[in-house]
Parts: sequence; structure tokens; C-alpha cells
Amino acid sequence: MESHIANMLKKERHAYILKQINLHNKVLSSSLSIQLQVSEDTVRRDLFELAEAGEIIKVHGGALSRSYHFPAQQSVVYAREAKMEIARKAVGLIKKGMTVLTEAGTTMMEMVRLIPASLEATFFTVSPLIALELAERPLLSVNLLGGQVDMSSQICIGEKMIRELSQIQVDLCFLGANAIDSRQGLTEIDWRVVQVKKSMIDASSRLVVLTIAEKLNSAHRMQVCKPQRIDHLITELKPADKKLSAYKKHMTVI
Amino acid sequence: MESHIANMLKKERHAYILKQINLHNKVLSSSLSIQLQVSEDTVRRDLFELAEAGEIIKVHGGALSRSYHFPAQQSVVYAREAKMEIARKAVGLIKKGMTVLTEAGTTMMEMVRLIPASLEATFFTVSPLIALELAERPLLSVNLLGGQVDMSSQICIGEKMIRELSQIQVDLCFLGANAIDSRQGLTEIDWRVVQVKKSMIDASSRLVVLTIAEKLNSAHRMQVCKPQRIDHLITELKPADKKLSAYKKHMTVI
DNA sequence: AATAATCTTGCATAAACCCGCAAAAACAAA
DNA sequence: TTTGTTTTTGCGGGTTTATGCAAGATTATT
Repeated sequence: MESHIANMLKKERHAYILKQINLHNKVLSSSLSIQLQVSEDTVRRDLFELAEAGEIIKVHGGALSRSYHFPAQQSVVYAREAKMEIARKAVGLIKKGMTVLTEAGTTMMEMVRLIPASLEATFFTVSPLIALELAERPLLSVNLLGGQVDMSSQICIGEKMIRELSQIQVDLCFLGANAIDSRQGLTEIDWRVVQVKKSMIDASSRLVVLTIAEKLNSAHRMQVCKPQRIDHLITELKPADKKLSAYKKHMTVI
Repeated sequence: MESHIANMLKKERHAYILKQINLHNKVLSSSLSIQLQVSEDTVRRDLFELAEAGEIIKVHGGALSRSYHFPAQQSVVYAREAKMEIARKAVGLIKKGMTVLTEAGTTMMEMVRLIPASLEATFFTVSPLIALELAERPLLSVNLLGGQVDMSSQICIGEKMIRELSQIQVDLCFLGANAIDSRQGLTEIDWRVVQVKKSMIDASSRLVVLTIAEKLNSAHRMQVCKPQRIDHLITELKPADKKLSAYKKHMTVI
């Protein structure tokens, strides 16, 4: 990457700057000048042009992502309709007396919200938020597996957690999918999250993957598990939908 | 990870301040100065600009949310004023590089929210919510101690957690008080919570108790620790207040 | 009234900015 | 390639902005 940073064209610099802003929500003229190996004036001109095109917000000292203009952060869940349909199907798999292990994510939260207060079961989870929501159901026994808290995924990770996971055995494991593909299986971006998910899978008899259809047929760098290991795949689509046919060889589609 | 936290741009500070105001309904120039790592003058100028833009209401010592005067959504947290004052004092005890153990509760949450993003320290906590809030600070290492999740206290409890606590040693332990008395010390209602708090105290060199003055001179059934074991007592009162004199024999009152 | 905290004002400094210009680079056509 | 045209870039020098500090005024608190 660093190699073609020297002697970049204006367009390339613009692309680079936009990428940086999307990544950090902010750039400094001074550091860009060093990163791109051009003068600060040039950077300023670049920022000015991007700002004029409405791509970024220019401020004294650098520039900010446009999202700073809409300070009211949207707490709306993306594709909630779909996620609720998934949640409805998922809850149906949980029977009285079962031991269940769950991950984090908005889909999982929708599922947990649908769990009736009358359900009697044992839950393990790596997600603080999910744990708190589960704990509101009086008949559930809720166990939160501790560890280092990861900011981006909002789950607990780390060695200790993996060691703890190796000591439990559950009936059902619910995982959300960052990306799933009928050949590459479940994949993830963050190495540390992969470690945790692998351990979760090892600790469970049956594996259930929840995902919105949008994420079907996509893959990331690191593999969490092969498609054969997945027992149930739950999406908002009808099981007969042809987008799911490729998955049916390996797993039950719900 | 580079921290774009120190050396914030003006716009970023403004966004941060607005977030804080929406969260607490009120900000103090003094606290903001610490959190943002800039001089009070700069904070004052920021507040002035935001006030001029009509975003907030500037008052002596800080600023208020505009919606605060119309008591539409008030009293979400009981005695928030007092708790913020306590929080402000408590944050002062945390120094760079320390290892800190915290409990749950609204006072603790106020404290955690005031922790500057620039602080470098290691935190252990038994509270899922506190853990998530802490995790937003990039320079902190946050460890959530897992276990059964107790609905009423919203903390993790149980044998496993106590065993884990026995394996760590921290500089500072922050406990909230359900009841505190100059002779009976710290007391609690729930037996299982007592077990956890006792273990937390055993794991720490210095013990800090946070409580609103209202809870002074009250006691419950089960003792958590003797008054002598408490190193610092933090309330919203001035240290010189005569309500605190009985406690001064045993502990430092802040 | 006394004390402490906070505010205002003015000033100093460093960083960031703007403007114009000339060199350099990219581009297009001969 | 060479030549001419256009775009892009870096730089000098003057301007503006951001920030912290100090001293005195103002406002809370006791």
C-alpha cells in the first residue's frame, strides 16, 4: 500500500482521503500531508475540492465526515422487518430445558426480545447487552462469559473466555453471520472474533446461523466454520426461495 | 491504534459536548476541561459558541440542555446532580496506569461517563453496562468478569465470578453503597451481592465508596465490610460538612 | 463579609489559512 | 520524440484562527 502512495494522482489522493474519513470520521491536513507526501497546501486544496463536492466537511485543521452534520444518530435498526421475521423463526427452535449459547448483534437482540417470559432454559452468552435482556426473564438462568470487552463488536473476547467456552457444552448455538457463502461457509473480518466464534461452535451440538438475505453469498478473509458444520440457516426468506437452494445441500434452511 | 481523541478539532469537541449535554442535561466546564484535555478557557469559548448557535444554554459553571427548562423528560436518574458531583470527585482518584475494579449502579455510570477518553488504565468490572460504556474509551483495557446475571442488581454474581476475583489484585475498588453507617460500615440486602462485594474488596488495595448523602447513616441486614476497611468516602457534600464528621475517624472523606 | 470558583478581557504564540506566482508535471498534438 | 498548452504543485509572505495564560471583575457559597 505504502509503495504507490508516493506520486499519487489527484484523484487517487481524493480516494485515499475519503477512505480515511470513512474509517476515522476525521482527517488532519498535517498528517495527510505526511502520509501522502505532498505539501499541506495541496492537501488543503484537495479537502477544499472534496468539501465543495459535498463529500466531506472542511474544518480548520482538517476535515470531518459528513455524518457530523447529522448529530442525531439514527438508533434505527437496519432491516428490522427482516430481522424480526428471522427472530420469530429462531425462537421456535428453543425448547424448555435446553441449554443455549448466543452471540451478539441486532438480529440476536430481536430474537431475545421475543423469548416468552414463561420459557425455562439455560443461556450462555458472550454479549453483555444480550445477557441483560435475557436476565429480565425470571425463569431463565443467564450466564455471561466474561473477558476483554471489544469495542467494535461489543462482545467479550480473549483467552480466558475461550478457556471457559471449552468447559461448557450446550444444545444450541446461535450465531449471527457477518458473511456467509455456500462454499466458504461462515467468515469474519476480525481475527479475535473468529477465535471466539470457533470456540462457541466447538461447545455446541447444533449450530444455528441467523442472517438477513442480503449477506448471503458474501465472504470475508477469515473462516469461522465450514458450511457442513451449520445445522440450521435462518433468513427472512421462505425456505423454498431459490436464493437458498445452494445452501440446502449442507444445512436445513428455515 | 492511533488516538484521534487527544487533539480534537473544534467541531469534534462541539459534537462531544452536545452528546454529553443530551446525556446528562448538564455539563460543567471543569469536567469538560478534563475530559477533552483542553483549558477551561477553550471549553468556555466552545460553550459560548454553541450557546450562540442556540444549541445549548450557557450558565455559570457550565451549560444546560435547552430542553432542560421544559421538564419534559426529567428525573430519569434520581438525584443526578448529586451523582454527577460524586462522579467528578471519583474520577480524580483514577490515575494513568492504574488497575481499577468497579461495581454497577447509576452513580458508577455517571463516573464512567466522565472518564476522559485520553485515560490509559486497566478496568475490571462485574457490570455489563459499565463494561460497555468503558469500552468506548480506546485506551482502556476493559475486562468484564462473567458469571450468572442477576436481574435486580444487573451485575454478574456466582461462584465462578468469586473465584475469578480471587485471582486478581487491583489498585482501586469503587463500590456504590446501598447503605452505609459510621459504625456498621457498608451493608446490603442481597446475600449473593454481599459475597461478590466482599470478594471485590479482598481483591483491592484501596477501597472507595460512592454514595449520595441520603444513604448515610442507614443500614441493612448483611455486612459487606467494616468502616475501617473503607479508604475514601465520596459524597456530594463538602468534606467539611458535619454530617460526615462521624466517618472521618475511619476514612478519608472527599 | 470573606472566600472560592468562575468569568471577562487582553495579549502572545503557534498553527493553519489564503493568495499570487513560478516551476514542474501531465497532457495533447505535431 | 518534440513542442505547446493546461493542470497541478510548492513556496513566500501576510492574514486569520485557535488556544492558553494572566490579572482583575463577577458571581456563588458559607
